Parts: sequence; structure tokens; C-alpha cells
Amino acid sequence: MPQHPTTMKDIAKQLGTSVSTVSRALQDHPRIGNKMKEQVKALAKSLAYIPNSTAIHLKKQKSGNIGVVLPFLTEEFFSVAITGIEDILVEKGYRVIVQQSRNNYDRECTAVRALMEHGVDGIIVSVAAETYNHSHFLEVNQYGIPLIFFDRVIKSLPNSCVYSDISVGAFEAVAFLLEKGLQKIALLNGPITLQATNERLQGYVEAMKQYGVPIRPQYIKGGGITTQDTIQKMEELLSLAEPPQAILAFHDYVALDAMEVCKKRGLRINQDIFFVSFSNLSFCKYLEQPPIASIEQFPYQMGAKAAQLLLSAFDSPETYIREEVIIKSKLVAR
Amino acid sequence: MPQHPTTMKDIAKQLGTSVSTVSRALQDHPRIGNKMKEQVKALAKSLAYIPNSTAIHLKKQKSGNIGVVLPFLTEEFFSVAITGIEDILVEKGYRVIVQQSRNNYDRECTAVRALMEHGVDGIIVSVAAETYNHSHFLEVNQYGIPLIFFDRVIKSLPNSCVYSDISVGAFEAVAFLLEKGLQKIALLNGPITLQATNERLQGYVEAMKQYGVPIRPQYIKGGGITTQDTIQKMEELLSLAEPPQAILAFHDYVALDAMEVCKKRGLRINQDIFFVSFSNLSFCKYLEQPPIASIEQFPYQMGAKAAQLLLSAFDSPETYIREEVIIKSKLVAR
DNA sequence: CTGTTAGCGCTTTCAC
DNA sequence: GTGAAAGCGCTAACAG
Repeated sequence: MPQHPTTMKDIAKQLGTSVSTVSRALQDHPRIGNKMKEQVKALAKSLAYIPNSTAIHLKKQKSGNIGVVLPFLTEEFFSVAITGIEDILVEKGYRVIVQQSRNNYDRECTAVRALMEHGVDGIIVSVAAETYNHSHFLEVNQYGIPLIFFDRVIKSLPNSCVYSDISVGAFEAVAFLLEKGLQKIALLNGPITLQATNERLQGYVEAMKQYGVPIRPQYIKGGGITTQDTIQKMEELLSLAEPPQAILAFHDYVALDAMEVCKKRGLRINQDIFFVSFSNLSFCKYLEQPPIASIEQFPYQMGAKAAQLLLSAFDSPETYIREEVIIKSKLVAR
Repeated sequence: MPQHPTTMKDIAKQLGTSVSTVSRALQDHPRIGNKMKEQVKALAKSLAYIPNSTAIHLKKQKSGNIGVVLPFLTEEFFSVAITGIEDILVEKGYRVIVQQSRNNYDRECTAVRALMEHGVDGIIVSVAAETYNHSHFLEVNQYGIPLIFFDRVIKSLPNSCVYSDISVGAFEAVAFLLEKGLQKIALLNGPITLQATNERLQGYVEAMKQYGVPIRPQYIKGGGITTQDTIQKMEELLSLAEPPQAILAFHDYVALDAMEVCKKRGLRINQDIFFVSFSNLSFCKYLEQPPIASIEQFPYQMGAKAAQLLLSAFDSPETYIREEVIIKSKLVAR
């Protein structure tokens, strides 16, 4: 293990030439002789020369690193999304630095600031559920680092974003249930800090209205999405004088937790009560009684698109204009 | 957005002092006057100064970045493991760069070399299933970058590693089945390139021997672990004159795929045929008929330990000695 | 207590 | 075609 990794200086010295020549030779600069080029390259290889990218980046004023901040890597949706991001970015020679906010505001702030200080070239964020304040994102914008949101976006900010048409998805899901003759539909929604929560509600309300079904406020539950939260909300729903026949859930995990509550009460899934949820997680295929339908949100495509938006922000820093990309969701019935 | 981010030079100029004083003031150097420190810090704040970490790292000859290469972020085991890695490393001020090998040898080589060229301070790897050659790891060692393996380790290499005691786990799993009176136990194993595959076989063989149950070679299946591979192998097992009563599977995903084959043939899980597998995935709790037992491997702890091994490699580069940490697995019966 | 200086490894004018 | 030199932003001897 070399105490001192090979540098251009070493190569130059051994060849009796200058650092600049070595640099140029390695870059195939046109004004360097072929003989020299070959010599330099051969020696570089035999000395296991590795360019010091830190130095290059200091010189070029960019790091080649992209930061990604998202709630949980352990949620399938996000692990698939990051794969989409990685595929696009790694191909272009960037490296992806991930940080998990765990839906926590403070962790998100810390992560975003750490990335900024580290000098990443751009940041991609899916906002934490508990984030109530946007000052950390404003800082990023002030500092001039390109920032893109995906999935959990903030539309009021001047950054480009990619998201799923939640309200359309919710509309279709509710319509699907109504068409099946189920009218008592409850909504297990998420925290109001998330834009998507509002859109989900909108889609729900719109579908009910369009089908002329009255909306019962006690059927609409918002707030936390932990297993505990879900259990409590589901208990409340089932304790109503007229419990719902169907549930539109925030996402598959929430639906699964809610289903457990139903099962404990002796309800038969897909007979006594029906579920539709967002995400369409891959392991649903192994379930005996999966949600009757799920709204596929194409996380891979969403991640990939976010990465592309970031790249295009790099390409044209001046003429850059905000883009809002909507990935159409798809109701998958089982 | 500042065309030119604030540097120490800017601060020094405005304060009519030198860059070194600014540098020291910001670092709370003891030999700098309190008045000066306050002035510098105040101005730094008002100018939204952010230290350029690229420059710092060039100076200090380290990047603060740690590379992690693993098969799939979308597998729960790895997404949990990376969370353990992140928690330890981020706390110490490092950033984690992830790359997915997708179990592919070429992708792994590319990823490892890219990280090396990028100048990461250390690398943590869970080896790809298809990796048959170790030269890329030797390069890392030659280059003097600390390298730690986790889960899918290479024991013949001089690097520290953390892994689960697969053979003990397999032994316990087989013993568990034998104690239940099931003797016809098949093994759905993985690719021979993985060390763990061999250990799993060892544990299986040992348990069978210890209980005096003859081993039937046709019950032992190795090779690929894709859904297709699993389906084919399971079909073969079920087509035997004496099909197995129980299966020890490579991991939960393999078990689930295999279970589907059984169900299609009309076999009742946990009645006609029993499964035990590795991983203990969280979503198993939602399954009507989960594997009767699963071997919990504690991926979070494994990731965290790998990160700690890396940190200790940083602490004492000279006196560093190889460590082999075994995380005890635990058979979870349902 | 503070300034001067050198230098981390590399790229890139500007000379010749 | 090649070399000298400046400089990216920062740190850390060394010198006062």
C-alpha cells in the first residue's frame, strides 16, 4: 500500500517532463506528441495512477456528488425511486449521497445543510412528513444549488418537481369502489403537512360528489401513518354506528396495518370490507388477501425523471425554468 | 444566488485581516482574540459563508466520503443494513455514497473503481452473487483504502468482515424441523460463489448427521435465486418420487416463490409442507401462511458493526489488525 | 495574538 | 509540442 499515492508530479519526474504535459497527455490533448502520450499513459498505468478527484473538483468548482434526502430507504417506494435516480446519475459520472430524514424535520434540515456544506452539485429531496417549515430549502436556493423535489413535493417553491397525480389516483380508486356498489368508503389519509394528503382528499371528495354519494366527515381520517396511528384510526372507524365497507388507504403499509385490525375483529378482507391503497408494493403478490386494488405510482420512473430534471438544471443554469412533471398513476385491480 | 460563494478571502478582505486569521477564528483557535473571533463569525454568518469542503479535503488528504457497494437497495435486508451503516457514519460526520451491484460482477468492479477514483476514505462491500474474481478488491487493498466486507464476505482476503453465523443458523433451522418430526428436508440453496452458500450446506449436513438422518443428494439444490430459478428447482423437488416435507430456503424471498409453486400444486403450507428461511423479513407478519420459522440476521447491527470496523481502521492505520465479527443469528418460530 | 508563506493535486492560460 | 506559473479554497508550520 503506497504511503503516498501516485500523482502527476511523480509521473512527470520519472519522465523528466512537466506536470502540465502529463496532465495534457492524460487528457489526450491534441498538441501533445503521440510518443509522449504513450509514455505517460504507460507509466501512469504501471504506477497505478489514479487521478485525485478532490483536486480536480476544487479546480473545476464542482464535486460530482449529488445529494438525495428522502424519508426511509427501507420503504420499497423509496428504495426503488433511488434506484431510478442512481441509474441516471451514475451513468453520467455522478455519485449519489443518500441521507434518510425518517420523516423528521430536524433530521431533514441537518441532512440538507450537511450536503450543502459538503459542496454537492445538486440536491434531490422527497420532503419529510413532519416538515412544516421550508427555510432549509430556501437556503439551498439562495446558495444557488439546483434542487429538485420528487413525490413529496412543495409546489409553492420555485423548484422543479416530479410527482404522481394523487388526486386522479384517489378519484379512480373511489370510483372503482363505487362502481362495485360500495358506497360507505372511508379515507385513511396522511399528515396534512404533505401536499399529497390534500390531493388524496380532493380526489376522494370529487369522486363521491360526481357519483352523488354524500360525504360523511367521520369517514375521513388524517394524521400520522405509523402502525399505532393506523390501528387507532381503524378502531374508531369500525366502532362507528355505520362502519365503512371500504377503505382508501394512504399506502399499502397503512392498508395492511388496518387489515390486521379488521381481521382481529373477525371481518373477512375482500368480503366484509375492501381495501384500495397507494403504492402497489411488490410483496402484495404473496398475500393471500391483498388490497383489492392498488395505485401504482412508478417510483423508478419518478426517481429517474427527478435525476433528469437535475441534469437539465446543470445544463442551462441561466435559462433554467421550473418544470412540474406529473407521472400518471395506474389503478391495478387484483 | 451568489455568483461566487463567499470564501475566507472575502471575509478577510472585508475585515482587513488575513485568510489565516479567518481560518483560525472559525476554528476557535486558542491564540485568536475574542473580539476578532466574534467579528469573523458574525461576518461569516451574514455573508452565509459555507466552508468549501473540497478544499479542506484536498488539504487534509481525505474526502469524508465512504463508499458502500451492495447487491440491491430494494432488498429489505440491505436497506436496513445501510441504515445501520449510515447511522454510525453520518454521526461521525461522514457521508455515505451507495452503489448497487445488482449481483453483477462487472457492475461491482465499476462501482468499486469509481469509488476509489473518487477518493473515498473507505469502502464497505457486500459482495455480488456473481463475483468470481477478487482483483478489484486487491486493487483497493494495494491502494491502501480501508475495505470492510459485510454479510457476503470473502474470508480469504485480509480485510475485516462482519457476517452472520449461517452454518449455525442452518443447523438450528434443520434441527427445529427434525424435532418436529419432519425428516425429508430439502435445501434450496444459493450460488456457490457465495461463502454463505457453503456454510448453509454445512449446517444442514451437520444437523442431519447429528440426528442420524441420511442425506439425499437430490434434496440439495444450489444455483440461482431468481424467481424463475426457484420455480424450476421447486418443481423438480416436488416431482421426486419422495418429495420433501420441509424446505430450508436461501432467504424469505426464495421461500415465498417456492411456496407459490406448492400452492399451485394444491399443497397446503404449514400442513403438507413446511418452510424455514433466512432473513425474517418484516412483511412476513402480514402473510396468512408465513414460513414456520425464519432466521433473523440482524442487518441493522451488521451494517453498524461494519461501519465501526471501518472507523477503527481509520483510527489506527498502522497497528490495524483484521477482525472477523460474527453476528449471532436467531431462529424465530411463528 | 496575527500575518506570511508554502503547498495539497490538478488544470489552464500564457509563453516559447 | 512543451514548460512555467498562477490559482482553485483552505490549513498549518513558521515567523514575528
